[in-house]
Amino acid sequence: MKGLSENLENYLETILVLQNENTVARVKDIAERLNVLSGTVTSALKTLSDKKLINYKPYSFITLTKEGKKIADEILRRHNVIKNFLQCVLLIDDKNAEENACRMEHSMDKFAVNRLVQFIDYIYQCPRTGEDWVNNFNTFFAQNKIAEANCPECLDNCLK
Amino acid sequence: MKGLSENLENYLETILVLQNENTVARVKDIAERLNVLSGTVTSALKTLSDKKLINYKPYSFITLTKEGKKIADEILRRHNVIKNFLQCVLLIDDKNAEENACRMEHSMDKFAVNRLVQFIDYIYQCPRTGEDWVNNFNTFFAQNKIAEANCPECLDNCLK
DNA sequence: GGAAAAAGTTTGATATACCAAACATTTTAT
DNA sequence: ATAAAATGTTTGGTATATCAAACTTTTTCC
Repeated sequence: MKGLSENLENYLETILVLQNENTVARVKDIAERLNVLSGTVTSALKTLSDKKLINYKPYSFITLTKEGKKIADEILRRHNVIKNFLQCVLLIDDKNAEENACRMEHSMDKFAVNRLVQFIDYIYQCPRTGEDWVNNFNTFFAQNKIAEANCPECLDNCLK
Repeated sequence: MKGLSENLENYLETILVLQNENTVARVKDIAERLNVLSGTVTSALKTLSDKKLINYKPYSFITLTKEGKKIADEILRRHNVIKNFLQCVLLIDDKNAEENACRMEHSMDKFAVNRLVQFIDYIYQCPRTGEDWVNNFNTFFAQNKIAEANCPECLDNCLK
C-alpha cells in the first residue's frame, strides 16, 4: 500500500487523460505525452498491471482499474487545483503554470491541496477580495508596490 | 549545466543547513538528516565533488564551493518561501508545512516562487487584505463559507 | 601511546527508469 | 490476401540511488 513513484503517477495520470480525450489509451500516445520510447512504456505498464492499477493485455488497449482510476483522479485533481492557482491567482502564463503544476502535483499532499482549494474559495467569496482584487495583483507585481493613488477608489469599489 | 536531481539538491541543501548550524557538515549528520546510511552519503558526495559543488576530501569536513552555495541558497530560499506560504497563508501546521515544502522546493521553479513572494507581499501590503484578512481565513475554512453576519463589521475594519 | 569506539569508505547487490535496437504483432491499404 | 507500415514487446545495456556488511581511518580516553 506504499505510495507510487512520481513516475508511475505520471503514467496513471496520462492514461486517465487519454481515456477522457479518446476513450482509449495506447502505448504510442502515452509514450508521446511522457516523452519516452515505447519500450519504456511497456515496462511501466507491466508494473502498473502487477499493482492492479490498470487492465493490461499485450497488444491491446489499456484501461484503469477502479483503484487505478481513484488514484489517477486524485492526481489530476491536484494538477487542476495547482494549475488554477498558479494561473488565476499568481497570474503565471499557461505554459509555465502547466509545467509547474505537472511537477507540483506529485509533491503536494492531499491535505495541502484541499487547503489551497479553500483558500482560492475564500479569495473569491470574501467581499474584501474577489476577482477585482486578484486582478489588482497584476499592477502590484509590475511595480512590486501598491499604487497608493488608486487605493481610495479601489476601497470604494470594494464596498460595492 | 543540466539541473541537479532532487536527490542531489537535498544533499546540497542539507550541507548548507548544517554549515549554518554547526559550521561543518559531517557525513554522519547528513546521513541522519536524509535518513540514509553513511555509505550512501559518501557516494553522493563524490558525485557532488565531481560536479564541483562541494569541496570533498575523504575523511575530512565538507564545504560548499561558490557554485554549490549558490544552488543551495536558492533551494533553501524556495523552501522558506513555500513553507511560509503554507504555514502563514494556508495556515497549515508546522510539521505538515515543513514536509510539503521539503518536496515542493524541488518542483516549483524560481519564477513561480518569485511570483509567490510577490503575492504574499501583495496580501500584506494591500489595504483590502493584510493580517486580519489572512486570519479570517481561519474561520472560513472551518465552515467553508463566509460568515455573512460579520461582513459589515469586517468591512468597516478594513477601511481602518 | 595504544585499544576501543566512532566515523567514514568500499564493495557487491538490488530496484527503478530509461534508451537503442532487434523482434513480434496488428493494422492498413492495395 | 498479403506486403508494407505502424504499433507494441523484448532484450541488453546504462545511470541513479539505495542498503548491508566488510573494511579503513580518525578520534577518544584510559
